[in-house]
Amino acid sequence: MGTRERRLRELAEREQLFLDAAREQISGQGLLTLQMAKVARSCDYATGTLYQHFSSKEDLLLAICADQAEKRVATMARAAHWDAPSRDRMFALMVADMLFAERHPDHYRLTQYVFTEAVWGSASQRRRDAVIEAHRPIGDLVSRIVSDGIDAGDVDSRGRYPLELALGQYAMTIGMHHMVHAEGVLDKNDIRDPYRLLLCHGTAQLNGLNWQPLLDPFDDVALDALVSRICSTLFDDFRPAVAARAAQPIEGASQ
Amino acid sequence: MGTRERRLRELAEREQLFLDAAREQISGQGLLTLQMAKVARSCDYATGTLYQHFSSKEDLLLAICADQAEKRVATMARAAHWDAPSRDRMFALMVADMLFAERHPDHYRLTQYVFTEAVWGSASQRRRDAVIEAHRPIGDLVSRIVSDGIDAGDVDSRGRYPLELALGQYAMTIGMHHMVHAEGVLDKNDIRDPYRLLLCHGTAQLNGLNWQPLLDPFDDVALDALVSRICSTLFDDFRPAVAARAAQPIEGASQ
DNA sequence: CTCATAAAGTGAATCATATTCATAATTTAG
DNA sequence: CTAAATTATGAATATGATTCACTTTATGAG
Repeated sequence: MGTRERRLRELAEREQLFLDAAREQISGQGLLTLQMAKVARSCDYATGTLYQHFSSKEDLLLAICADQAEKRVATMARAAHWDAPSRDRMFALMVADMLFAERHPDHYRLTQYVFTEAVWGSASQRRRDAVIEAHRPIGDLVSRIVSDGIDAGDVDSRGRYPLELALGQYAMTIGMHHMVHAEGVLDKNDIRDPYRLLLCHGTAQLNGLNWQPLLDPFDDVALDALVSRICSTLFDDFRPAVAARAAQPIEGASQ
Repeated sequence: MGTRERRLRELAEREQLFLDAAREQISGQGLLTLQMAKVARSCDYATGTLYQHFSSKEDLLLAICADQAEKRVATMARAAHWDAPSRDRMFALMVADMLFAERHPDHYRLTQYVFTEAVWGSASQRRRDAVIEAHRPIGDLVSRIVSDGIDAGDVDSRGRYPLELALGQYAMTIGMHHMVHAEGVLDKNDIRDPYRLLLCHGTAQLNGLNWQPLLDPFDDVALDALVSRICSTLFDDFRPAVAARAAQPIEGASQ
């Protein structure tokens, strides 16, 4: 008999019921005023029942986060356009993600909040893993696009690598803020600010530029000197490096 | 006698004392566990005294936010490099901001949190204004760089506008996430997601591209169709538009 | 059909904290 | 020195998360 299956389905349904109710309450009132009792009551359940599904408020927030991330990923995956010119692939994802944001503005607020809090929080490892897993496909999409590299046609007649692509990837990577947070912050429970992660994970390494030396801590005086140096030399250092990379055959290009 | 002045200074000192203590507690324990009583006690004051300076926990968070923003702004202003080539100006700010993030990782977590919550919150208008004011110089820096436009030398021999700059501005604008939040979300108390704001405020308008029509809500089917359309036509539409703009004399260029 | 057991549900009680307020201590001005 | 103003206090109150001893419901064997 399918008793076990039915049970599991009912469990998932009840859980979804709570998730939707909580999300609705957040949309209307904000995160600060989200009350566990209200969520339970709006589903015609007692407080205790809610706690049988989610061990804490934080747990509930993480669950909403993972739930929403799945929808976001689906939207982006649909828009991936692998057969488009290479420079458009990245843009397609960016636009799709932007449009998703239009329709689900709460997702971003919530994700920001949860990622911020979960670093110190006490949510179960199971929930953390769920959030990370739900976001991973976004990272995979971006990684694939970036590692696919540049079509031969994108190098101009003088053989120069189009810097526009590098900068576009940079923009894309920053747009992937939340994904990076999920993998970098939640996963390793290692607090590193978004900029560092973005640079390390998304842009610098992928473009063959090693920014690592710039990322060590230093004092105010050194900061000024370093910024000066970077500003005067960055582009000159940058162009040859990417040009050299572009001149080599790139595995997986124009899939 | 300077009694009034001394009073004000002492008030500011006490306030700073609380701010530092709170920030320290946040760094160690996280935002969720920030306790008003602990902050007060760690400064050898009673709870009630803390409430004479900050009307609520949210108020305290906003105050920390504004305090930190001032330091961030100072770092960026120092790095503005107005005499550098136009394409490097933007980059200088980005790098400076990144380096600031390295040294003050808590600032970003806190800012994110506060911006997220303050939308619905009940903090005093005075505190909101303080946060907005503290961030405004960042907006001014970026605006100036963007509106200064492109040096004549940045248009290539065929008169094409370098798309790299447009994309770079895009990246920069996304990097200015928090500034946009402060002005757009807190100020107008109008919740619009970061992507929309970024596009409207930073990129699209400034580059003479009108994305507005893309930003209305629509359903899933339309999403797919739209993304398709955008991906296939965006770059073709984009290039002529910016080329036309670049062909015109630009006020304030190359200062 | 009936009972034993397990699973799901309950909500009053507990606990942790933000916030308030009546009162006390301190400072200032005359 | 004294009244008024300012600042500080911390016990009392309020809110809302979380727990738990108990009730109700569902399941499955005999």
